Parts: sequence; C-alpha cells; structure tokens
Amino acid sequence: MPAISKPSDNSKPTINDVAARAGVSKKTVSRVINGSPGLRGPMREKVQAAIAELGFVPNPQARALALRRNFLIVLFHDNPNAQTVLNFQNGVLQAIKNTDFALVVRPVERTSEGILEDVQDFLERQRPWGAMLLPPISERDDLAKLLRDNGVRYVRIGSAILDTPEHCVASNDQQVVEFAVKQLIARGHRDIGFVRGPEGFRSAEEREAGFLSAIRDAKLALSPERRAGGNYRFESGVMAGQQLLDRPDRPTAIFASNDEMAAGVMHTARALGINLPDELSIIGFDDSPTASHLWPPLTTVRWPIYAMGQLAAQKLLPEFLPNVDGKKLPVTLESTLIERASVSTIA
Amino acid sequence: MPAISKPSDNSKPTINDVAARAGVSKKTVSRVINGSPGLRGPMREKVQAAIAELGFVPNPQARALALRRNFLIVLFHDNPNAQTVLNFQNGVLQAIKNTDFALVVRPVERTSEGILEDVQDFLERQRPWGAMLLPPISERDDLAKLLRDNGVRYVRIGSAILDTPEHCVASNDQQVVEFAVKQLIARGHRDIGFVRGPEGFRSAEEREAGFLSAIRDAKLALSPERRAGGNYRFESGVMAGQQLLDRPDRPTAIFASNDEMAAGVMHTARALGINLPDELSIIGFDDSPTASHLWPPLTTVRWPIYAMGQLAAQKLLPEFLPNVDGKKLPVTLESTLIERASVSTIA
DNA sequence: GCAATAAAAGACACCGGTGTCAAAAAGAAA
DNA sequence: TTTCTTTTTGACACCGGTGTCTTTTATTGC
Repeated sequence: MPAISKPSDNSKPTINDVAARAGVSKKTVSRVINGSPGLRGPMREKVQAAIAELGFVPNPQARALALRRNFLIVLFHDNPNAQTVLNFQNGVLQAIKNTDFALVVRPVERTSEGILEDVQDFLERQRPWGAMLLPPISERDDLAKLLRDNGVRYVRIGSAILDTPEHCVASNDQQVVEFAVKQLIARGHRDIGFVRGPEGFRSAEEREAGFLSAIRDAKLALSPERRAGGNYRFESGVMAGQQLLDRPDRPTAIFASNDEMAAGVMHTARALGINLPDELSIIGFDDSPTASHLWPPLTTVRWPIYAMGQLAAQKLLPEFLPNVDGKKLPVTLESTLIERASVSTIA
Repeated sequence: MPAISKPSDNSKPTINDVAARAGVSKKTVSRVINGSPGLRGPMREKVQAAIAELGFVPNPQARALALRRNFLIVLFHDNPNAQTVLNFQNGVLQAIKNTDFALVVRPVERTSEGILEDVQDFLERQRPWGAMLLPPISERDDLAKLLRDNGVRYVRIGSAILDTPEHCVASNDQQVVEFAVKQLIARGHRDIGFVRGPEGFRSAEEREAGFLSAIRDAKLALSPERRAGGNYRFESGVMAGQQLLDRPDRPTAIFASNDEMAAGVMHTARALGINLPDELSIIGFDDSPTASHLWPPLTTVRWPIYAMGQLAAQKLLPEFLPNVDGKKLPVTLESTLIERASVSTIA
C-alpha cells in the first residue's frame, strides 16, 4: 500500500493527490512525469489516467528546489538594436514553447564596470538553467568564465566563432560582407568608402575584414580618407557621411557597417544634394525595419537572428527539445544579402 | 539552544548555515531577512553579521515554494513594434532592478484562438507573481478576467483607460493627436488626410477620435476619400498613400496613425514625385527610431513607453519597491509631440 | 514447484525557506 | 523575591517535488 496523503482541497492538485487517486506512491508518479525507464505498462497507464482526471501540472518551484536549478533561461544583452533583440527572443521562445522553460531578459549596462557583480548576483538569486549572451557582450570572455564557474550552461551569439562549438552560435558576417562589396565592384564601382563600427567590437572587425578582403581581391586602392569611424548610431553615420562625401572627389559607393549608420550617410548625402542612388550607392548591415522604409530602400545584409535564437535554445537544452541531437547542431548560420534599390550600376 | 544544522559544505550557504553561525534558529534568520517586527536589537545584529560573513543570499526557489508564488513578472504581448516592446521591458526592469523579481516575456499569437489556454497553461506552470499586458492584447477583457480568476495581479497598458486605476496604465493618445492635428491647422493646412490603424484596435480608435475632434473643432470638412484604412504596417501605408495622393486634388497634410505607415506614405509620395515637406506635410505616431532617420525627419508623437513600464512595475509591486505608495500612482502618462522637419507651413 | 536473481515500486529523508504554536525570556506587579 | 503578563525565540510541520536505498514483485533456471 502506498503512502497516504491528505485529501485534495480546492486548490491545484499535487503529486500526492495523483498518487492517492492512482493508488501508488508519489515516487511512481514522479517517474511517470519524468518518463523514467523501468515502469510496467499498467502502472504507467493508471497514473496517467489519474493525472488526466485531476488535471495535474507539476509545480516547477518544487522541482526547482529539489533539482537546485530553475527552469529559466536568461538572456543577457546590451544590444542597442531592438529588432535584433526581439527577433532573437522570439526565436528562443519558439524553440522552448512546449517546455517548462521560461525566458527572462536581463539587460546589462555596457559601460558599467559592475557587470560581473551584476551577473553574479542574478545567477545567485535566480539560479537559471542556462544563459545566452547577445553581442556585443557575448564577446567578453570574463563573462563566459563567470558563467562556467557558476555551473551555468551558456551560449554566446556572435558574428564570429567566439567559443567551443557547443557554446557558440555564429553568423558568417565576413564572407557576406565580402560578397556584398564584390557585388558593388561587379556593378562597376571602383572607389568605395567604408564606415566602420565601434572599436573593440568583434562584429565591427569582421565586417571590416570582409570589406578589406574584397577590396584586396579586386586590387583596388583604399586611401585613409575613404574610411570613417562610427559607433553604430545614426549620428555617427551622419558624421561619417560628412567626412566621406563633403569633398570634391568622393566615392561612388559606401559600405556602412550597420543600417543606422547607412541611414545617417543617406541623410548627409541628401543634405549635400547628392542624388541617390544614381550618384552614390549605399549598402548597410542588419536588415532593420528602417532599411526597407528608407528611400531608396536600402540594400543590406540580413542576420539570421531568429534562427540563431532557435539554434541557441537547441544548444542549451537539447535533451528537452524533441528531434534535437545536441551533437549535430551547426555553429554557423548564413547571413544573406538583401538587394534593394540603394545600389546603382556604373556604366 | 537553537536547532542544530549540518555544517556548510562548499556550496552556497543556506539559512541553516546562517542560523548555526549566529547561534539562533532558522526562523529567527527568516525574520531578519523579511524585516519582521518584534526582534531584539542584539539578535538582529548577530544574524546580520552572520549573513554578511557568509555572504548568504536567500534561495528564491525555496521561498517561492513556501509562499506558493514565483518571484516572476510575465509580460504578455503581441505588439509588432520591437522598439515599443523593448523600451517597455527596459522600463520595467529598471524599476525592479534591486528586487528578487525577474521579468519573463511571453509573446502570444494575436490570431490564435488558443490564447486563453496558452496563458492559463503558462500561469499554472510558472505561477508568476504578476502579469503585464501590452496593447493590443491588453484590450481583451477575457484575458484580464482569466488573470483575476487565477489570482494573478496584473496591469494593462493602453492608450485609453481599460480597467480600474490599480490595474491600468494609460497614455493620453487622443488629446495628443488632437493637439498635433491642431498644429497642422495652425500652420495653414485645411485639407488633411488620415491613415487609420487596424479595425478592432483601441489605439486606432483613440487616434482617430483625436483626429476627428481636431477637424470638427476647426469646422473643417472631411470627405471619405481623405480617410484610408491601414494595419500599422509599412505596406499598408504605401497603399494608403496611393489612395490619398494619386489623384488630381490631394491633401496638403496627412496624419498617419503610426510611424511605419507614415514611412509608407512618404515612400509613395516620393514615388509620385511629390516634394517633401513642401508639397505634403506628414505626422506619424510612436517616435520609432525610423522616424528620425527618414528624410525629412518625421514629426511624430512619442509614447512614454519606458515610463509606462516603470509605472506598471510600481503598480504591480508597490510593497517591494522603495518610495512607492501604491495608492498615489497616476493612471495616465503624457505623450508628447516631437516636432521635426516633416511639417511645412502653408502661406 | 522452489530458490536465486533481476526488475519494479515504495518509504523516507531532503531541497531551503515560511507558518503555527509552544516554550523561554523579559518586564511588570505584588 | 515571587508570580503573572507580555514579548521574543524556537521546535516542528509543511510547501511539492526528487534521490537513495529498501522492500516487494516478477522472471528465470533447475
């Protein structure tokens, strides 16, 4: 005879209620819930019937306490691009939809020196099952180490391979940028300007490397005045545009390291009376919603950020997701060039 | 003599470790943690010293189990505007920063019939402390009822007052739109077009009401061909632009119910060779990042969405936040007109 | 048909807090 | 000093699951 339990009151049924109803011990119910092996068929059916009749849902708090782990995935980010963050979130959420896991968001101050304490504090409080890091903070090795030291699984998202395959989801930024710039060259452009992302950002380096290798392969020149710095913000694009365009000899095309800066360059071009795209071709990066709303609609690179969210979830929780083999997941996902109307052909 | 506890191993200290260190019972430690009244000074100091020495952090899972409530706030949303969602999230997170609470996001399918089951399922699994609803789903009374029935506190965000004051955070969309359109009129516009938001959206109604009352107050005419339908997407703005602008007599100004549609109207205007802003003034709504990147930069209405996030958090958890009196919180926050360059004056 | 062995199910402690109520200590009155 | 209150503190069960080890049941071999 199994252990007795007090009768269920009007609140949610617990594992004890199910056990009493099915005439088994709570441990057996636990085994059924978790799909543990070594259960006789009739026993499992009895329990499942009881679960169905009572509408029992296991209490995640209790499981979390017993397992010393919360069914939570944290997303740490300091990414300024809302669309990117939200698309990523949605990819993750799609992947974990029918599991017990929930996604919690935790923006961190990029500038703050206290990031590590902040993250540590969060980990101690919430004890999440796993964590995801979006760029640019995904590039910080000290954060990854902190997660490892706390026994928290993690996945780092980036535009390059930042970690071992199981801890990493990447896109092939460099190749795509190279491809995009080669397209520009194929359409007759020989004098191409470049707007860089902020110093210390891996993504900025990747995009620059792609740009440079296309220029090098085509044996084109690149003088210093064709390169402008930027910080991924619109205003920095405006200023870069002034540097590159407000001069007698100006490039016929510009690659900007993200869409916001591309929009800034377009802003300046328009203010200078430059006709777009006939007198100046522009390519951006991100495929932000703005890109298609600009005039002319901006040719840009689309980051597979939703798919990266799904993939990150699969890497974090392969054993909880159906049809997922953790060892067979890819590391790199393809970015693609979205060709719109901001690039013209030079005769 | 207090109850003994096993010595602490190398893992995180628990309440038992603190109790042993301080030479008191765990219940007393619990009282100190929770700031319960009726504790003698020296006792409290001893315990606090022990907490500090061990670096003790209470385990939220255990508290959640004992209190039958998770320290979680859910954000249910089906809002298509990433910037809005993220700004709101950040407002909430700012407000709850130094508490035990975490924010989990839960997008719901706007079109799905299964929203209620979906939400119910989530509530049963995670048992959150409270919930927030972003428009447009915040307008669904059946969802609010579901939350009430589950004993979950909630706050509904909207462009109008949707619920009782303690369950509601609103912005004064109607008045601001009215003000914006009156500005248009003050600058000489007499023939003004309107692009509406989707049917069944309260926000669309509010904005339309504001528009209409400005027109009515100025005793202007509004013929049916000056009103175009839309669904808040860029493409619908493009089509609305065609309807309103591709004709011999066209309005001198257009109010679009959000920025994306305003961008669509601008797109069409440009395609039709209409000179902006001289031949056509445009006002949008949302102050999305796109708005300032367009050419000309778009005059628009800024929703105080970050502040609404903070306020929503305060309404949900007044007792956990410092300097917050739940009864004295406002319901309505002010939207403001951001004047940029997309409106011209008619002589 | 019975003992030896393997497999299934159960008993019970435990995860780390909180609620309840009883015991102890402190303060007041005699 | 002793007794009666009033506070303060502690013992213990409980929240709802899981891990470990023991007991029971089923299977196999002779």
